[in-house]
Amino acid sequence: MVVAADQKTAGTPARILDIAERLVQIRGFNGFSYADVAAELQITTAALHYHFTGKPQLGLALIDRYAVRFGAALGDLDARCDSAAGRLRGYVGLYRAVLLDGRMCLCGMLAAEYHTLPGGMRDSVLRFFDENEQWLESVLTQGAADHSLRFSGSAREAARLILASLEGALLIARSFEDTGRFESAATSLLAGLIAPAPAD
Amino acid sequence: MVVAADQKTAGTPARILDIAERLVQIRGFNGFSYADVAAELQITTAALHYHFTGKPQLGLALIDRYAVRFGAALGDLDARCDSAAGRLRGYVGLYRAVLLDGRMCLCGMLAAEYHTLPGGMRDSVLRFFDENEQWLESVLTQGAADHSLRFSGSAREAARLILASLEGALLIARSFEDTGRFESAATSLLAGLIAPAPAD
DNA sequence: GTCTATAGGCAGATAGAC
DNA sequence: GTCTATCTGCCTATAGAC
Repeated sequence: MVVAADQKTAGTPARILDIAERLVQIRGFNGFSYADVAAELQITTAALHYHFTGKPQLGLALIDRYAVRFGAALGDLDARCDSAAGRLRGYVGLYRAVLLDGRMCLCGMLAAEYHTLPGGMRDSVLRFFDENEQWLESVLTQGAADHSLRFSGSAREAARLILASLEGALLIARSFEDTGRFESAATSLLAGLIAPAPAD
Repeated sequence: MVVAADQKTAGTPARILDIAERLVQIRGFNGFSYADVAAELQITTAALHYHFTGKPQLGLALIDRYAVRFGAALGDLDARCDSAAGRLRGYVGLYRAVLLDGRMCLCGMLAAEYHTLPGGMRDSVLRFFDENEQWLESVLTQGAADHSLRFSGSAREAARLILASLEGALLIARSFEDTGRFESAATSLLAGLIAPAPAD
């Protein structure tokens, strides 16, 4: 999700995080090793341990950076979109970008592996979902006010549906390598939420 | 998902599958080992290899059995529900049962690990999702005809939203150990699909 | 900061006895 | 069918030189 990482001018810790992030999003936290990252960076695993004491610490740094980057993207949407409907479309776009990169949402992936994760990582994963839900809830509340969105039930319920739909659509569409499956779900989701004509 | 497994009268292969299935649904295919299954069954890993040559073969057997059981549950819904809306509610109930057991959908879990899976398992995972999508599409088409369901866009698009929503809701709610998050998403989903008053 | 070398553990898997 | 014994490989991690 979110703005591109991978700048070749970054320092070693950032490059480690870039590589590890991609590996986790594609193979999972239990599906990559220090050796994988080291090989790609062309250093040894011992050097990796200098920057990140252990895999749990690396994992924690991964989520923290991802959450910050994601929060910034949500801030951008707040600033750049005029309507709640526009923000929601932008939010869907964040997930689309992840899929086009052949990845799963970092925290969606970690949610699958939740019960094998170090304790510290678990808390950070939950916090990520909570922050998303809260942002969506506020967008939905705005949308009800500016009449760009409509939904039955509470804003919180609708927020949870949006979050679940996009994580699930990413999960499935990525396996099929079929962006069409993502677009179908997203279209259907937005069709039920975005008001027909007036505002946008 | 689906009807309970775990009958203590079953033969060794079935008991292996029961234990492995639960472990995969909770910890993932890369998060459990032959040793875990062997310990729980109180046999050795060598005995396990007698019944299932290797982990890929065990994984394949796991998905196949799961898909058969799931297909039977869908057949039950077809037989026991009078309306498309009823079938859809029953479908949501299949996912709810998985969550109440503290598990993830087997194939949803494997979808997260997709890119680390043996080739044969991948195909079976995709087939599972295809079968679900097709069943949902036919239910939605029935629902449009008997007026128990309403949706904008095609039945296929709506089917993909339903599948993605429920897999995603399961993924997230299970991490929080909060059935409320699942119910919120499910309620919001069904509210948008089930027609107000008449049929059911 | 990065290296070589190595420890210690656990993984999946096999041979051969019973 | 299940066992003991064992192999090979990969994993995370550390000590100590440069």
